[in-house]
Amino acid sequence: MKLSKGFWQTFKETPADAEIPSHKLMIRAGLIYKEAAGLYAYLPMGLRVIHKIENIIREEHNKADCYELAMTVLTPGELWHESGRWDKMEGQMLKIKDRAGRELCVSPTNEESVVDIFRKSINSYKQLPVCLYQINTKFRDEIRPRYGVMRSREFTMKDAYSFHLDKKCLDDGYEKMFHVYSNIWTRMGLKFIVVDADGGAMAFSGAKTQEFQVVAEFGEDKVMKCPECGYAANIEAAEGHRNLDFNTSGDLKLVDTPDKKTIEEVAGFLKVPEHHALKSVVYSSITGTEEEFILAMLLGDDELNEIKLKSYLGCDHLRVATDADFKRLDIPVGFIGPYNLQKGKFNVIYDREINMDAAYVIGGLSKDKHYMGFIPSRDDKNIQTADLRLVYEDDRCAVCKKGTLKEIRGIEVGHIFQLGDKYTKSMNVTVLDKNGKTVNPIMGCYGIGTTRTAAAAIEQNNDKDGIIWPVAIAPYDLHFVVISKNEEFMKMAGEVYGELRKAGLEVVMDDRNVGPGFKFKDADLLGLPLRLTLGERDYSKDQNFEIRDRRTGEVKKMKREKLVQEIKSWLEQKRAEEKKVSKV
RNA sequence: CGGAGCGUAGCGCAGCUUGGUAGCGCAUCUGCUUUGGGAGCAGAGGGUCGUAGGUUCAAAUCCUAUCGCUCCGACCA
Repeated sequence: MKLSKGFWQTFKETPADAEIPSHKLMIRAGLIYKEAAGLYAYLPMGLRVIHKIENIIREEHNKADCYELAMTVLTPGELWHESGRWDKMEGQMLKIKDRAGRELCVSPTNEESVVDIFRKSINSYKQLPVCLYQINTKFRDEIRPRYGVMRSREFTMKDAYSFHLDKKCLDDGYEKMFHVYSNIWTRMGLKFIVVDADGGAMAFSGAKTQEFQVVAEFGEDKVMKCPECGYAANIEAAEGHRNLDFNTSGDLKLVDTPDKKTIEEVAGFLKVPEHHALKSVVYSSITGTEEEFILAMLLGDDELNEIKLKSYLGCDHLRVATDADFKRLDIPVGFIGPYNLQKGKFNVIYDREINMDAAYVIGGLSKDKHYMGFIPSRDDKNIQTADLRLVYEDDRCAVCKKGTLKEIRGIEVGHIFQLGDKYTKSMNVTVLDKNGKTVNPIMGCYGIGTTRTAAAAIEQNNDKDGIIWPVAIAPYDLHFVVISKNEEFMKMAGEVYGELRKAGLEVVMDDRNVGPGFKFKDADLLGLPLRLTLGERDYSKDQNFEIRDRRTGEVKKMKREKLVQEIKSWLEQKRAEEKKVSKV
């Protein structure tokens, strides 16, 4: 592209609504244009990046015998009713009606569609396993879109779906996709970490699922990693333990705690450490039309991990109890506790970090009263425990029990799931096995945020001057800056541009009639891997061109004849180095 | 949806408190000069001050409603 004629506009000033580096830089470097909240257009320069990412994804999937297809973006409501997700995805899904009043949705994901295609096409175990994928636009009516294309409402995603006869086959397929995914971000030169995750609305709880997180300071996700054994998990799913002292004796007695409601106040007033008190958190869990109140018990200074609670309960929705709920239940806020709690009113669950044989301070169930010396194993007949707490940095690793967890921030660019028979059962998909018996095949599903990957790449590769693209996904290979007004000289530059392109290099040539500083600033902002400079002043001295590495600042001077070869080998070398960054 | 804030030229902002000619920087266009880190001079174009009501002789400014945008929480690739 010659900039004098190309469609590319940069901005000197940071847009007011951008918060994180990738968003600012994508706008400033003219890669995207904001249409509305969470809706971005990809401008020509930005779209090239998306295409490069998509092509890498395509190549790696094709290599692993996955087959690309294109499903529709608008999908019929009846499919979603069939799987039961029409209501479950409420809020996230954009629903519309056509002129005949038929329900449709703008697909947020495509399990239903792919299952529908599969069941009409495959009938025998002989045709399994099979993996289908597509790269297309998804729409999710995000509650709060933010950070530019990082969390937008419309975005492109690669989604793959595999079908298997049995668990062993699913395990193999999942393993294969794990490697496909690892290869993808390794090729892009991005530093990533694979972590255990929570399945969310996608799968049954407890199914195997992992996220691929690109490591970034401004990542939305927190990830916990054990440096000793390598255990890594999203904080939503992470398990850890604390090292605490306990008080194992004490009589149960009711004490006055006037106006002391929070754990901090109560523990301070009674002069006990906060972890010698139990925090009672009330939630309402909703499944279908059924509602149940949950009393979650935690160590006083722990926090509830709602995601763990939700997947433990397996409910559709979970919400914090409101003042109206407390009124209805007739219990005083701030003084709730499990002792003598009216049966049937609550499902009481103790966090497993609580020592059942230790004495704790708990709410007294009446205003300004707390119990001291509550020992769960002695004072509660019906104990149910689960892992409910949010882990903290420096918790002891739950796997090796030796290391302490360290927090890393990341951007979730990929997620792989074992779905099991969730959709094949609800949508009545069957194949015949070896014995001619009808069975439900089982599924895996695998997603990659392609547009988000572009943003993540920038988060990980930028400096004060702009973006530093990894070679594999840079919109072009080379930024060719020409500094001259001399017509003869410009003609030679044009010839060089032709030679480079003929050799297969992707070149942006800055032949605009603006100052050299302006061109250099734009080149740094866009951040192509190499910059080639041809200036009348320097060239007239020694007939040399200058190549500069955007990342390292390294400069080489050379004659015209050597350009193509030098640039190609430099790019190859960079590509190889960037691949080494990969997994942490 | 809950809490906070912002809507004035393509972008970044001032003006609003105390009502009285709509401004600055960047960008854009023209001319001349200029070419190794966002050039200089001279000139030009571009705004129903988000929208709709109201108060007033007079509203960007005060009041009401509404729409949009951003930030903090729950959702997720």
